[in-house]
Amino acid sequence: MVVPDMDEQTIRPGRRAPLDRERVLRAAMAVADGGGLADLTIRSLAASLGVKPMSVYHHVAGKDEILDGIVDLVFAEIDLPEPGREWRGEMVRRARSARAVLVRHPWAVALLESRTSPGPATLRHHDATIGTLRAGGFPVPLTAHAFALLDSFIYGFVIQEAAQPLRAPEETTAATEAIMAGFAAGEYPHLVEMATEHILRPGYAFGDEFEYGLTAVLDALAAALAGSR
Amino acid sequence: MVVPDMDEQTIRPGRRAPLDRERVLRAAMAVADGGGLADLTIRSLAASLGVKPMSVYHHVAGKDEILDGIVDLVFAEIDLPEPGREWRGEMVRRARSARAVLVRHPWAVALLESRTSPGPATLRHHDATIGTLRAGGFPVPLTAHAFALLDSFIYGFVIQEAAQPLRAPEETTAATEAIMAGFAAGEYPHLVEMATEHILRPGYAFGDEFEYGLTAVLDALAAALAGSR
DNA sequence: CAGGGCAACCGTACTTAGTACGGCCGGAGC
DNA sequence: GCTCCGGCCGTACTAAGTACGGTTGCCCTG
Repeated sequence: MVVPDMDEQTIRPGRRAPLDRERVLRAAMAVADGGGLADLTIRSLAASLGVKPMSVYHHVAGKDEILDGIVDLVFAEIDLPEPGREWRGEMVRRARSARAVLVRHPWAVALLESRTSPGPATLRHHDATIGTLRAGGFPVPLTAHAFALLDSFIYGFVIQEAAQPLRAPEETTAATEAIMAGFAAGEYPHLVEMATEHILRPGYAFGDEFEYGLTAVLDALAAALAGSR
Repeated sequence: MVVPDMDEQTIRPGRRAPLDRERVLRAAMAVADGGGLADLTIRSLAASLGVKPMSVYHHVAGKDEILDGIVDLVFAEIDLPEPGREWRGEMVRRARSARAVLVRHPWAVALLESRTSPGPATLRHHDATIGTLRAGGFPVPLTAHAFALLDSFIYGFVIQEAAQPLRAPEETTAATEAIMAGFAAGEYPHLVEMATEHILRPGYAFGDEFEYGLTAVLDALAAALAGSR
């Protein structure tokens, strides 16, 4: 029975709204958006909530649950396709939205791979996507193909976008220069050609490849759908 | 000046081959293969080399360099396409090889996103791929499209394969059952249809979607190539 | 209005990582 | 033999996740 020593701010701070799982996850997302996944620690999260580390554990079971949770929050941001509306347009809208969301939360892609327990928003998203394809006339097996192909393209594209060593003009310099140095030796001739004649030209943006790929994929699916009738 | 206290095994162990960067990276890969990225720590790595933690630092600058290094080792395992040979066959070979390698080293996909300084094997791989497309008659811009599309598909597919919550028969159970429980409520009707009528049927393997998607992508590129002539 | 119960929050401390810093040691050359 | 050096390691500091056991204010209940 220690003497309480009741000191400052035990009662002081003017009634902060109590935490809950929702607020914890939103704060976690904000921290990750601000400084990347590496900056998201229980301690930094607690600090951003104006609370001590262990308090967080009253609302989530552990860091893994936080990671699962914010992945689901990310999926919740992606536009849902609507079954019944023209499938191709819905898939384009969904794909663009997904890319935009994943670019906005670049840490999410890394988590996609490691999380195997989808949350409700994720399931709802998948359900709507599958439903839209089915309503658009896709037989079940072709729907599975389409779903796998579209998501592969979307996720893979975002990964590459996030890892791009050769970016647009400015920021590129640092890494690019270093790489280009090794190029001088004459190894990687095709890479050099591609870089100098295309990628490093003003006006080129890797992101533009998204629409090209998306169109190609959707064309392939449309053809498959037509052939399945 | 502490009394040396020279104890056991200071001189004992019969001349172990000295470490070098190569051996360190190979050991790191082996550790990651065995227990995942989380198991790869400087300490576990040192232990697997029969050495103390700080010794590792004489051969690599830090953990980041190790991560960059093993990603490059992974790329080195992927079959190189050969410029001059028929492009489509080479792309199929490359894609299958890449998928096999990434499935063999599942941790690599997570690293793809975070590493932005490609190593020599990675550059060589990209160079060969671009070279094969160019030699196959692809104009520079179309080569960029093809490269982005193919790699997006490959990486994205592997991500999904790694994260599959709904897998084949056995292991599925745990996660699947839990999810299916929530399904009973009648939410996610399309997901239920897809699962029960297709994915959970014997004979279905998500991995099979790879060939479908690859064919679709290559068909689209072949058509684009034909159209560019 | 006193007392009890509970949910929210926190103090402390243990464990595991990465890694800075400064040795020690045994073989190569003088 | 002596010196130098490269490879290796002992020690220790910092950061992070989290177990455990309080403490406290608020809301009932009587």
